[in-house]
Amino acid sequence: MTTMKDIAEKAGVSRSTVSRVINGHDSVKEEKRQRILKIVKELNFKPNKVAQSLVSNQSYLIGVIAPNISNPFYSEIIEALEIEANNKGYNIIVCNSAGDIKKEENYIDILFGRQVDGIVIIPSKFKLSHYEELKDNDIPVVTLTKDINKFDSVLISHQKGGALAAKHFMEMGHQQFAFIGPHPDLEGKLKGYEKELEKKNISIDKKNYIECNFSGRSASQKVYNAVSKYLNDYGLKATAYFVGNDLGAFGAIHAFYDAGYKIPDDLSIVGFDNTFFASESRPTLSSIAQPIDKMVKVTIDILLRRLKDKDNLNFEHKFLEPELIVRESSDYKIK
Amino acid sequence: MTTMKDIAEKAGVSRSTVSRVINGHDSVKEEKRQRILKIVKELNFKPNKVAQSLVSNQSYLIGVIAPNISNPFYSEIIEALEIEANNKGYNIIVCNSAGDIKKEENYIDILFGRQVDGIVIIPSKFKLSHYEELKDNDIPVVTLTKDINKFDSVLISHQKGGALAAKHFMEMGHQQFAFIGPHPDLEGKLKGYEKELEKKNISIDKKNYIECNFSGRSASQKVYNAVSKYLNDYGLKATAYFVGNDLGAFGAIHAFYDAGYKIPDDLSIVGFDNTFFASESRPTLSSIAQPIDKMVKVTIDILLRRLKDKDNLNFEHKFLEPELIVRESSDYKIK
DNA sequence: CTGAAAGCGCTAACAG
DNA sequence: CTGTTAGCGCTTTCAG
Repeated sequence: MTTMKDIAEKAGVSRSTVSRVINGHDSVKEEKRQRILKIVKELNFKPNKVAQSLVSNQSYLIGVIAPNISNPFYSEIIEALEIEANNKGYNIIVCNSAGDIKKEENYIDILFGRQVDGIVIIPSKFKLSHYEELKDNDIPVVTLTKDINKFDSVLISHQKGGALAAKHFMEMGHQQFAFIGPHPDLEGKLKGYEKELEKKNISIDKKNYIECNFSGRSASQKVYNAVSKYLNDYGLKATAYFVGNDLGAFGAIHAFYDAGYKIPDDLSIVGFDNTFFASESRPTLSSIAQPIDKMVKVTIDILLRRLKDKDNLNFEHKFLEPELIVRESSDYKIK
Repeated sequence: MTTMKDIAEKAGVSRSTVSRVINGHDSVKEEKRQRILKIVKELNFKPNKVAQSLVSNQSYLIGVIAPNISNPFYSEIIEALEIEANNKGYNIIVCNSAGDIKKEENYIDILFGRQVDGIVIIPSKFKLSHYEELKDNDIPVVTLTKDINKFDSVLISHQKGGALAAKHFMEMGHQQFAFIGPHPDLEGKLKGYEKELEKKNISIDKKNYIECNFSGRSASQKVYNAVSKYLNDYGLKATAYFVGNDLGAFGAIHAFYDAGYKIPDDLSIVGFDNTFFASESRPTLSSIAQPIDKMVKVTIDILLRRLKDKDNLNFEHKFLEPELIVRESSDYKIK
């Protein structure tokens, strides 16, 4: 491996001078600068970032911890994070927590050890366990998509998302409403949905809370089973179904179809996250969109700002606006 | 930040001794070992991996370059890579090349500079440009999903994939065959498809080569347009449609439906890659599966093996077996 | 069993 | 404008 020493020797200068040229410091005679640059190119020299990090105490590395890289919602976030980080001169280390808090903690440790400049974590749960106490470290951590008290957080208002779904359904003339998702939904999607309905004095019939855990890759299958059971037990007791995420919504769509119902003629569905398959499925899926690019920009922004201002303890809790994207699955006006 | 020096001072020993304990070297008196371990825990000390890398010349970092992180096929690969790498004590730096060769090169440079122990690249094109010459570096590079001469490569036989599709269609009684995808398909999917048909003296009618570029996120839309145009120009001239990837297949499904055709009653479709949405779409999509977990295991295996045996110049070109997964979109026997 | 010393590749004062 | 020096945090001989 070519090092600065090699360059220095070949050019007959000191390592400092090479360093100056590499880092674009001004004070180097043009003649020398050219000579050095030429040799750098010849020997295909790339400064050793590890050594640079050690001395500068900056790794230009951001750790990203997500529950599940292959989930389209998360992979879109990771893609956006990579692009944004790269724009600012950073690379990202991606870690898959598999929704396991122990793994999250373990990765946080690893990333601290690697001296990353910051960590973006998409938490699986509503806490980061003992890390909430352990804020004496000087590596900034921002939580994405969930609000955690003692960290900077960037997310949408899930309540507003739920409200958007309710409003949309009511505008389309629906009378019976259902919710499919984990229950109680701590995140507020359900709460927002219910509150909006309450404004018109509508409440959700008990049967129409279709409880169903979304964790893991098999979310769709779980929803399929839950909805099939629901239809079997009660029949179709609502016309408006709000599902906690898109993947679950696809499972629901399958279950309704297989039971012989038509979408959106017999019932409407709205999902959550607006993953890119929402526009690829048949019928295309209405969904509450999270502004991923904006969220990611804000996240990186906060992270880099905190690097410059380590001991500011006022955590930011940025709430962005969700947006309803209407597609075929709910595009049906009830007369 | 707590360093070994802090631990050493507090324990009244030298840094070497702390190092020995941290790295589990035997020769340390049990009493001291315990004392040190206790302090390590108290001060929440994590050895600085950057410093370790610098001295050991091992970063335990693997660079991963993919065209498009959010594409489900790639994100599944990345997830598998992360898990496998993690099992072996490595972390991964993920880079998004956006299918741009210049960016690929740039990332390779960056990753070299970061002293990653190896690079896994899912190439966008069939070459890595000037890197083919530049093999004097000692960082192993393996190419995944594409075969590139001067690198270790891991991939399936695309020809066999194409043949599987053809065989399946013929078994289901089809007589007219079509191919949708980039043309000429250098990767061999089309070639394998054609060759298998030829065995039964079947050739593909010119009209039924629906040429269509798959690059970028809008693959589905592009296929939709191409197929719509095809139907408009010629009508349905085949009953068996083999599409170069799943995303494209979804676009085709939409186009056929919108033109009033039923799947699989009027025509059958087989996609490629078996991304997890193949089982979520409606109809569910038959697809040629790439054995991602196996591919990833082999990839990491080769990479780590090469670390121990740097100057072996016999590149491995591992071809794994594709597998046909039959689902609704082609589950229709023609009488 | 343990400490001292040298050094990984680079940067940053400090002289000159 | 440029070289010398010290040092980032850690590991690894080499003595003892």
